[in-house]
Amino acid sequence: MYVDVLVEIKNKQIDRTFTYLVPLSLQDKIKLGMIVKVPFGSKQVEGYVLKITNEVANIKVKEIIGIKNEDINLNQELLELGKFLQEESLCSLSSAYATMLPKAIKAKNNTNVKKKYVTYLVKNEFLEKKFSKAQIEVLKLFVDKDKILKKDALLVSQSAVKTLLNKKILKEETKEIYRYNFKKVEPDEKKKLTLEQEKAYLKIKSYLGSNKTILLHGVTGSGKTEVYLQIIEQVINNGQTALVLVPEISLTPQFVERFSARFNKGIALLHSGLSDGERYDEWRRINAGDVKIVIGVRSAIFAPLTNIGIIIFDEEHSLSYKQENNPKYHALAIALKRSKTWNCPLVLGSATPSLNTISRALKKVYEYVPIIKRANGGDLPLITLVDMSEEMKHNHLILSRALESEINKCLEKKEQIVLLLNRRGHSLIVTCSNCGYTYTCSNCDITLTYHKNKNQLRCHYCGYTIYKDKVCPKCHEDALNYYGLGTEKLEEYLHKIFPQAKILRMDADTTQNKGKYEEIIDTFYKGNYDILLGTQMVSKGLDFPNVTLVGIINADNALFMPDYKSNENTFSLLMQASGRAGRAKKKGHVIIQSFNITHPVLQCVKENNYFKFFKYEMNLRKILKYPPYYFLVQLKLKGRNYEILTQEIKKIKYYLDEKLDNDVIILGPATSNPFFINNYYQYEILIKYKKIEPLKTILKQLDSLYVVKNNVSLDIDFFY
DNA sequence: AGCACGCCGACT
DNA sequence: GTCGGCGTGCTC
Repeated sequence: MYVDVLVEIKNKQIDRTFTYLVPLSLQDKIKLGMIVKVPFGSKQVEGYVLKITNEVANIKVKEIIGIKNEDINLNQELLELGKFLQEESLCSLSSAYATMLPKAIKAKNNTNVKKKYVTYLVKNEFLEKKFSKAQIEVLKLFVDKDKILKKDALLVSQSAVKTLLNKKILKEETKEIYRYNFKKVEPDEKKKLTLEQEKAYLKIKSYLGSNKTILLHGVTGSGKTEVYLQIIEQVINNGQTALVLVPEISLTPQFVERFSARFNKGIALLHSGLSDGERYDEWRRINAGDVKIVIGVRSAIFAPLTNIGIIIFDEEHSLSYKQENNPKYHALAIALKRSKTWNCPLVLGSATPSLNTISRALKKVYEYVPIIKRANGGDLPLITLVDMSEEMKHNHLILSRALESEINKCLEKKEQIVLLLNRRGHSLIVTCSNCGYTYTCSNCDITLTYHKNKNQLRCHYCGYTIYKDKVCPKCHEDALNYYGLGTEKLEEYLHKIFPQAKILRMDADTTQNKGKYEEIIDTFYKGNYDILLGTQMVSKGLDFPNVTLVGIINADNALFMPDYKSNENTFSLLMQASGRAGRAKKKGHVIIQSFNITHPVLQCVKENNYFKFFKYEMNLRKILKYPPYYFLVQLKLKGRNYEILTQEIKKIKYYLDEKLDNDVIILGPATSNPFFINNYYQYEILIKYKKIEPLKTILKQLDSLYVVKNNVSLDIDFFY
């Protein structure tokens, strides 16, 4: 018996299987998808069994050393899914499997995660006899149960437990326990659906058992979650399972509690806050078929769930579904594949669907299901645009007069306020007014952001951090000046002008520790604070009934990002943030500050008009040949040697020009922005195309070519 | 990724 | 004459 093993070595050159002989002792244990230890060259490595065969290999082969874990093997679907991911993102097969699996499961991991056990005591049959006082106390624990936790009994009397075990009156029973448990919550009653929700529910229900993709387009507060809950209930009643994807940011206790309250057991959670051990347990619970519902972030799309009856993609437009490091995949592509595999519907939910999704829905590729009213009948918030160039004349540089006075009113009425500023840190530039020195990163060609609480200057690209000097490091004058506004400076400013207010800041800096994010949301929810300020984090999916005012401090940050999607992202960010205001009965108010209040995107937000925005933006995309009219793929070439890199990028451009037809648009090469990152120079080429072939084949060729060249590296990124 | 092999310069 | 620089190529 032979097996083909994909050895886990991070190198595209050995991204293939090697044949090994299975020793007799392992022949009845070995299964497809298991992880085995094999000799490779002069050392031992781990790898995945991708094929089992009895054909005699015509090459010299070595023997397998052992099986890593006899209980764990990737099922056929996951093995295939890995190949699909490899093909989708042009990554190596071993990095595909590495991405799909939790750290403690995949080959070549260095974690020390073990199963966790708990010991119970069980009573044996025994004849009446005399017991000591301590023994009776121990036996009393069994009064209304047939087994008890050993550690509870030990608390009563260690020696009595020992004696009872010796006399075989009690016996031990050891069981594995899973590390992650839900908080116990009160059961939640099904809510009565509104007419629109009911219609949406029935529509989705009618597609159960088929692989239709459905866009559930519901305004913020339209009660999409209730529709999900009820359709999942239906799916579970049919004996199937549900896979629910959410952005990290909306995987809040609030959201999860609704699920656990409704379904009690059989839910697995997969998110970045889990420890390796917790993730290991959750994965094995799912793999063992003990789980009916998986709720998780991007990578949960690879959960080993079987018999899937529905896949739900909440906040479909969220950028978090695209992985930005290798393999660069979009969870939606995987979801579409799994929806086909299981012949189950895929529901995409959003208040502001991405242009790709909405245009597919309008072309009837996806089924379109709208909900246009808020579930509780509440009105949408009033949205005001404030012209900051006007405010500057009155010396209001950070908060406009309107926002300031509204905050004061809110504070008086004891209502809560959410403020969004899309920049973390304190000041964006620190520069010397005497000699003009500006702090810049030594690895990249960008300026450093000042973080006041730690007196540090940090590079946003490579993480380079230095402490700020008291005086200018170049001319030694006490003339350092701080420009630009970050969340930290905003917090400082708010404390100054609203000294009576309790203020909470939430950004990447204040949420670094595990559980901190939940904690901030929880304390704000309980009403212990008046103002929550933060980056994007404060805008998504949160439900604070007492928030009646939302302020966007600078809408222009998002609007002028160098990204073809910046309009789309701004629109959805602002709409989402606006949706935070007035979720309960109280009317909400949103104030958006900008230097460009006549910008069409802001006007559409003000009018709360998704389709007006859609028309405006689609027209631009058509003219500029961007998605959804064209697909995009970006090639990045980076290297330490400027001359070699410049030569190579020219060669690539030439190669593409030669091989590709003229219905494909090749832009560049252009220098990346920044050009110098983390001690590497970087060039980009952007390709706009309509048909993936023959482009994909050509890119594969290029990719394999640059695997061998180690002085430059090529990175291929399919945009969505 | 590692590690061996192998072909050229600098040296005890 | 030998030590060791790291370019190239292989690993079932």
